[in-house]
Amino acid sequence: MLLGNEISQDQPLVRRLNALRRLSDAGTAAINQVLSEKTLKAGAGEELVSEGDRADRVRLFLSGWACRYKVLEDGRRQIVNFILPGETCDPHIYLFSTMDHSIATLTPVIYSELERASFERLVSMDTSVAEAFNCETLAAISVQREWAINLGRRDALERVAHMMCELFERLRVVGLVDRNSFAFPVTQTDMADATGLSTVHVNRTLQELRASGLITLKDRSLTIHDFQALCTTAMFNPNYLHLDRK
Amino acid sequence: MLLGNEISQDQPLVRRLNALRRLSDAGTAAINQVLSEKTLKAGAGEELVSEGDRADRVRLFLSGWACRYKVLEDGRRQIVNFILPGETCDPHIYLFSTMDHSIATLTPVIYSELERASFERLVSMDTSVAEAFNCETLAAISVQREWAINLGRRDALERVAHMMCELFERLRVVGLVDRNSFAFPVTQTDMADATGLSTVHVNRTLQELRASGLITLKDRSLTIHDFQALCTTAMFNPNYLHLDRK
DNA sequence: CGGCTGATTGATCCCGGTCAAATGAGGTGG
DNA sequence: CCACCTCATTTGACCGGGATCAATCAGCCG
Repeated sequence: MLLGNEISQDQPLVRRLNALRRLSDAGTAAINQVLSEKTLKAGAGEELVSEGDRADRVRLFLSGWACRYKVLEDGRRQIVNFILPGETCDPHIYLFSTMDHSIATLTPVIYSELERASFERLVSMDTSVAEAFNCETLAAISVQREWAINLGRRDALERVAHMMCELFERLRVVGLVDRNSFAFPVTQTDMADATGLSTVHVNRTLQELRASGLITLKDRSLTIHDFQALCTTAMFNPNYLHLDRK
Repeated sequence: MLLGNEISQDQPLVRRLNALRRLSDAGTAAINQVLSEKTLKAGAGEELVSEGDRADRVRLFLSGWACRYKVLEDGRRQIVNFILPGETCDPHIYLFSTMDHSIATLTPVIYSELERASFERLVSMDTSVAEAFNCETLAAISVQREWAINLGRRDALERVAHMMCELFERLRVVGLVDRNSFAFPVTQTDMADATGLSTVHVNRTLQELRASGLITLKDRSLTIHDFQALCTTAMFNPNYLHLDRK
């Protein structure tokens, strides 16, 4: 993790924004400058943002995993998305008054917080930066739509497989996939809350995926043995991630 | 529907943007000016945008209903959102290359299309307009997240009730609710595709809602007899719509 | 009148939930 | 080093919400 104030092309935030929309050199420098000023750390299992909190900061995630979720009055919980290194939480969120969901870490994380003035200063410095953050927001909607399809119209096996394919691609673009394996710090309870299933059924679905030789999941590390085959069973098409910058 | 070039505060787009973020008089005038230039019409059941189309225009919906949806290879369809009068489709979408989902009308619609240059000219004229459209985008993510909860963690009765509560609020803000009734041009097949249920089960769920006296749905018109009670059964909290401008 | 789309009903089935218990893997303190 | 606790995974038995299949019915239109 590079956090000095020299220019880095290899840091996940820059990698991701570059995949969404090409950053200029000046834009890259501006982002690295901002990140070099201050970063924050949090441990695993901490609630960084709670529903009802004031919505006043944009957060840039540099390492570790987090998730967004909501809980219903009776305790049912739905994870609505994961937050991976290089991803930005809610550009322009300060235009709203309060947060309508919560954010919690799954692992220790390093991130940066920008208040309205800092964020607006950053995006006003370079058009490509402003455009890249707008793309981040558009991509977030697009991912959220795909999750609706996953939850509404795919069965358990397809859902779990789809989630894995998506995480694979999102991690790959920031360089966190090693061949066909990546760190996967998600408990079966978390997977259940992300896919709208019960933990018991997630467990059985994982066994099915293992039995068919598609994946190995052990010691918080996920290996996808045949990505094409997994995409087929999931009916996964990566277009909606908009990470190709055609 | 007022579409002359005088300033109207009462047209749905202005009403909605004002609810998301207060528009200045200059901003209101700029929007009315743009709308006065050209509007388009389409009939019911037309596909306005198809997955794979070039993403080059921002669309402002002025009247009628449409929906966004995706279909899986084997024909399963999921409606990921409805589009109501006053709602804007994808500010800044031209930053992407292609559409990852389709948009079809449910009724005849009137809308306006802005290419990149026109849209950027509009938002550069007035800060409040730029901010309001950014709020529209943020609200779209927020709604999409709530749909994930609906699909993942609510049962059939709650899902259908929740959808009705949401549409009630979204229509109310643009003045399309008359007391406790509104036009509801959604077939049971559409409702099924929006809630991730089968048409048969939607039909039975509607009967349950009718039997409990919560709603009347007849001749494409929905009446909510006890909105509070419907909110309770749906566990509906309107915060996520961000239409209050506190 | 026939054809079409949408709403309704009945019968049956199954995917995935629920409940309950067992197993395993750290982590900690005596 | 072991007893104990907690948290995650796994397994088995049973149940039920909602899907599927297949008619029927109702309104509308050419």
